[in-house]
Amino acid sequence: MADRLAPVSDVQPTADQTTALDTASAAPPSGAAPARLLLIDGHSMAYRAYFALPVENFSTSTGQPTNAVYGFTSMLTKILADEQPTHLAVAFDMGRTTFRTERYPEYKGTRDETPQPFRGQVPLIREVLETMRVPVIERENYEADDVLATLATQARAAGMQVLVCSGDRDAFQLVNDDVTVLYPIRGVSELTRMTPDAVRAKYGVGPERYSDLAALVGETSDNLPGIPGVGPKTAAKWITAYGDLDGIIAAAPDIKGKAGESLRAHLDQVVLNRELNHLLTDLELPLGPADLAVQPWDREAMHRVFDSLQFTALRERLFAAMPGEAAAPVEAGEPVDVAELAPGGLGGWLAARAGRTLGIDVRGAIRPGSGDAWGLAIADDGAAAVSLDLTTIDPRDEAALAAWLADASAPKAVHGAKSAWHALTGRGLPIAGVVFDTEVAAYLCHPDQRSYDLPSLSVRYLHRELTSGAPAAGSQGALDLSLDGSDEHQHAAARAAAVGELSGVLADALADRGATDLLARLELPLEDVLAAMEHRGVAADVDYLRELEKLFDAQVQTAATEAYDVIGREVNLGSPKQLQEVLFDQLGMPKTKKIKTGYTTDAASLADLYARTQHPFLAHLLAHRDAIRLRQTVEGLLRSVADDGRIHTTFQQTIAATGRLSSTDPNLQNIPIRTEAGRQIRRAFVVGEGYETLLTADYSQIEMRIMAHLSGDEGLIDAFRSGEDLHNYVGSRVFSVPTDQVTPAMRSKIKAMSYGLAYGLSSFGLSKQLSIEVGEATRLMDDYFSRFGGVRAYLTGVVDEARATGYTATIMGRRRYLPDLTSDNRQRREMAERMALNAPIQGSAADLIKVAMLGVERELTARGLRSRLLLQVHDELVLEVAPGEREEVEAIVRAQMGSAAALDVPLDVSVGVGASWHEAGH
DNA sequence: AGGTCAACGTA
DNA sequence: CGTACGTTGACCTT
Repeated sequence: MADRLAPVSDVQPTADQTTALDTASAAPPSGAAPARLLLIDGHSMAYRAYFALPVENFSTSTGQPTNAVYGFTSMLTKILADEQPTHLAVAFDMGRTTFRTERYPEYKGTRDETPQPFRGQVPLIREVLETMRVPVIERENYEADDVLATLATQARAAGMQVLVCSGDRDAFQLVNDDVTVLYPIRGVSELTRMTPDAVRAKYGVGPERYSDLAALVGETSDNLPGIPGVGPKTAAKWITAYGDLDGIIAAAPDIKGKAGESLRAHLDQVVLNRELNHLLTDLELPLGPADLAVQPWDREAMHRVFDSLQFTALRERLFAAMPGEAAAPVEAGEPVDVAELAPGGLGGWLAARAGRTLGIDVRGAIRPGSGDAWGLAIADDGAAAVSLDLTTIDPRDEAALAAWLADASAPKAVHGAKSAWHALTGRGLPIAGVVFDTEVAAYLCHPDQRSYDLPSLSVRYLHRELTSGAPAAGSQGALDLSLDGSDEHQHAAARAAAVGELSGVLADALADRGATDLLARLELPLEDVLAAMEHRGVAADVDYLRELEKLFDAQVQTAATEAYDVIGREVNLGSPKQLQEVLFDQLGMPKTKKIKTGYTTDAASLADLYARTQHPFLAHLLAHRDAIRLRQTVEGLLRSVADDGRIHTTFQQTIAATGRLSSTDPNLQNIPIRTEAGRQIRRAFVVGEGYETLLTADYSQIEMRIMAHLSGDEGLIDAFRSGEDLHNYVGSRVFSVPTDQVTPAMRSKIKAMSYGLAYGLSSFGLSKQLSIEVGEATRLMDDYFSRFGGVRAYLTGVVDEARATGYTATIMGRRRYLPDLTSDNRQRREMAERMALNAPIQGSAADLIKVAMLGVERELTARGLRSRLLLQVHDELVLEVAPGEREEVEAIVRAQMGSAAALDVPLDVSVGVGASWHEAGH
């Protein structure tokens, strides 16, 4: 079945969605169903959530507790979905003192201080509400319940149906035919509807008498004592008998028995209770019920907030429950007309769109070196699209497609161009002319996110759901087996259209951030370089790797046996839990640093324990750790060797928030080098057949040089210009001795501090690392800064500026936004400050080597050399050099790396060559 | 099956 | 109480 194409679609959903939203946000027309107002006691519900959900299960990776935010938002989501309110507001208490505490200082006096982890979450809840455009109402001196009571009363008078969600039973007095209280039974997920009947069933009196009953019985949580010996039963009986509290008071002298006596003894308290538990319904408020219509959400802000809270599933649920959204057709969001082309018609279709940027979507396998593409959709900016099955494509169409794809002057927008490159190259369809990559563009806009998948970007920037078909080639290893069926084509076309449309929106966002060139001139061309590097792979010596595996395996066995002998039993040495048992219970060793699951057994602590106890078990355990990790690394590499005898890593371009690349599958950026045994592994990376040697080139002290440049510190700049050893030079200034009298101990201290500065190292941290007193570390840092004052000024300046602008920027203008710089939470704020210190330095270094890679690739191509880039390890490039090209390649690499940017300090590059990575290293 | 943690490798 | 990553096995939950 050739060229089966999807049918024409005429879905026009955008207008529908807008309509739905507008309807929801306006007051309902008269004669329609009555407006439904939802009023939430923010504080009491959040507080309930806080205690209902274990905080240890609800925190972000930065340590911010989120259990109250999660519970509150989850509760809100559920109510929105269940009740579909047309109007909505949340009330908060303001401070602890109110007119009630003035009247009765003991009011709520038994309550503990609100826990800090809870208080820190209230601003986050307000942030969530703000992005949802939910009015937050509060009034000094009054409680949230008074606000709710006032609004409920006003709303009822205006003919609205009212839901009051509160964890405070006092709200029951508001219940009537138009006002229902949603009261949490257990935690925050189960709410019971308190209607007049429900109140009567539970308390034996109607809601209008609930306050009387509560006054008699008391309310422990408010610290309002009731009448001793009088429970809800007796209270209800009296209310039924005497009508209301006034009736009871009037009849008090005649009430018999112990309860009667007790009542008479506590009349004052009862009257006070009644006065305090009465909710005010006549507060003056800035907003009335009519002002509380549900508003369209600030979706982009919500995504930002939910990203930072790391609520992925909850976000989906919340969007699904969005008011008005439910009315929109589910299939909405794919305004694409998929053209039915006659066989051979693609060339005409493309020609009719010559010069226009077309969005494309590639389906296929993206394994570097062995990719394949089997589906391709192309969409224009008018949402006309074609979707092609590449496995059955008409030869004329295939030729037209190949020509268009390879035409560098035919502009294309792609989501994940490097992945598309692998898939298409595998099918013999090289791609050129990519002028926009929505994935990379989104990354440049918000580099702190973990993924930039197309459906999320669609929701976020196009405000449109992208119904999921099979994933595009952008998702690693995705296999699409259901090529048949027009749905597949429709989805593919919708993705292509979304890519095209997103490229416009994101281009604007990039321009706002001054990052247009960063994408067009750096990241986009780099994708081709990276794709080629991944495609080439690096040759591996498999036989040698197998030998290493055997060697390390033998070491693992030996170490394990010896360890078992010492303790007289076999345990799983890889289990921290079992190790803790052996070390601290069986062997009774001193406790190490505390971690979540007990006490750490990390290498530093074990080494420390060994120094103190000399226990042989520790030595064997450490040897086992080393050997097992080396074996693991070798085994991982062996598994990664492809059929061509080479290892093809994937360089991720949109992961590291600083702008660095990362390497996965396998990670070739963390191959051991520090220990001799580890370095053996580098011997397995060898020059491939047909090539003469490997060449490595690395920047020396790139981050310190960038710090020198950015800070403009004359001392540090002179240090680099002098050509002397950096740490000796700095050490001589800090310790006031001649350069040749800087001892190795002094030098290593200086080295640690210099590097630490770029990470926001504290004197405490420095003292830890150097095993010196904090005072000495502080003095060391003071001495350093007294000689290199420009560095200190720069470091404080960079944080100040980031706080003011909201972001840091690298030499190439790459931004990282750090909203936590103004956080109330000290831990988060200080973390953000360290990120702000480091991001410009690490990020500028990343910029430089990317520029250098483009230059190297360009020169090698321009000169027709066969030598080629293989790997990048942050400040190092690894190349495979063709016979006879070594000198020229070295010159190119030195020149391109050295001139990647014009800094106030030279960019030194050291180069090594050899048959393996180990030998080429230095 | 899927997610998180501790541990540890790199720059 | 030092930044940026990725991978692994153990452990726990679904």
